[in-house]
Amino acid sequence: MARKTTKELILDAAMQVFATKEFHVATLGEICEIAGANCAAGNYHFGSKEALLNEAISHAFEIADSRYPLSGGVDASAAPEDRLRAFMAAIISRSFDPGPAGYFERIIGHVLSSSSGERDEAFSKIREAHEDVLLPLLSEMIEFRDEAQRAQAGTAIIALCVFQNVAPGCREDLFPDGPEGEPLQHYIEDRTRFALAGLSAYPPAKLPCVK
Amino acid sequence: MARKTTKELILDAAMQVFATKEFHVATLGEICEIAGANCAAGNYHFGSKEALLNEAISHAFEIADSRYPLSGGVDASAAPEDRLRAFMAAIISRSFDPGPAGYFERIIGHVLSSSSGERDEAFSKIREAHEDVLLPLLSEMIEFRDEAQRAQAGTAIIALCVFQNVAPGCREDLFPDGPEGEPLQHYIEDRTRFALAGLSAYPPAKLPCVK
DNA sequence: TCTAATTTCAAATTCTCATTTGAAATTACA
DNA sequence: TGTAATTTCAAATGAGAATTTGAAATTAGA
Repeated sequence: MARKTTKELILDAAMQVFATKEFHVATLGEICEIAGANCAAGNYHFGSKEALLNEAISHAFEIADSRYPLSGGVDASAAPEDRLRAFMAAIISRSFDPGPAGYFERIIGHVLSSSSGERDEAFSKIREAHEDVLLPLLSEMIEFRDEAQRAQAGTAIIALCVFQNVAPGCREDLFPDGPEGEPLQHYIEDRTRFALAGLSAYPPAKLPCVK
Repeated sequence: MARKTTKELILDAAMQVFATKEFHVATLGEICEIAGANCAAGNYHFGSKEALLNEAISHAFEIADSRYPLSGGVDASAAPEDRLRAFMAAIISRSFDPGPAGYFERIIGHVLSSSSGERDEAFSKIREAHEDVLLPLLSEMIEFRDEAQRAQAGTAIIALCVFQNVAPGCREDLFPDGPEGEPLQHYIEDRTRFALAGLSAYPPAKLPCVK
């Protein structure tokens, strides 16, 4: 593997910094310093800090999605419960991955929380996952009163998966001894069971295959 | 009621603005403009932007807590399920109150998400609610494997109550037609049922009164 | 009413960045 | 190797805000 270009080094550093800090707190200076580059290099290669963030989001998404696809390796014909479990496990696993595969969810956490409607492009990726994957899945499991109720159930699932990204202050509470290995597996297990049990509070869908 | 002082007007405006925008996006200029005061007035009365935020948090807390106490008016001797329901209903009701009683949760939402360890004072209030109210309540209901598992269950409950404050982008999804009246009541009902059902995934506590 | 303290105000002042600039260095490639 | 394009760099430049300043206005108390 050839030595990384300055542009790549800056993108890596940007993902790392934007995963840690809110947009206005992160500085190009810090990013370029980590990348070992001159502070003008960020703008030279990406045009602006804003554009750099967008690139960082896109790149981080590719890494996260290939390492932890939302299907979780579970077949589309599997039971909806199993697919939901895999979906949640993928998002949670991403969130606690200390390496580049963890950047996307954490960057999005910061972006989500300071969003004021713009940055639609960045959201399209999660909106897609939400509307194309999660909501239909929920419909398979539950007979919702209306669209609003389904959307609310959807945000409940998402909240259970990503709260620590969006409220980073609670990360330490979750894993006093660090989120490696077994504790994380326990956590994923508990969260998905919690979510599935929570969903059982809604009336189950009349399954077409029931005789 | 006497005409409000400039200091009070600025504090009101600060709560309002900090409830809407992240700290670094909010400006003293905007706050003072809303307050109808000179832009130097903020620093004159509060010392710094940072100090103003702290005052705003404290004041917003008083308003929210007196309007929607976390007991929800439910007696401490009531069943833990009922107390938990009231606790959640209080936090959710605060979060969607469009007036001053809604400022606290929304300000905290922004602060939580950009926290990097400091602002401990601001957190003491919620940490108190979390550690003194919620966690013991959970212990009454559930036999947890260990402290970590209880803490994780606690954050699940909190996540279900405050996610929209910490990820304001999802507010619109929750209530396509606005969060007034009946839709909000339905929502609170659904969320608390979801939470209680979710908790049922943990082993129930051996109640001392069971014979 | 007079005086001292408090409060307001507009105009600096400072600080922190993002962004630009232009020259120097490096690279690509013919 | 020579030339043009690309990339790096240090040093401006500029913008946006917080904070400070000092004079003017107001208020409170004797």
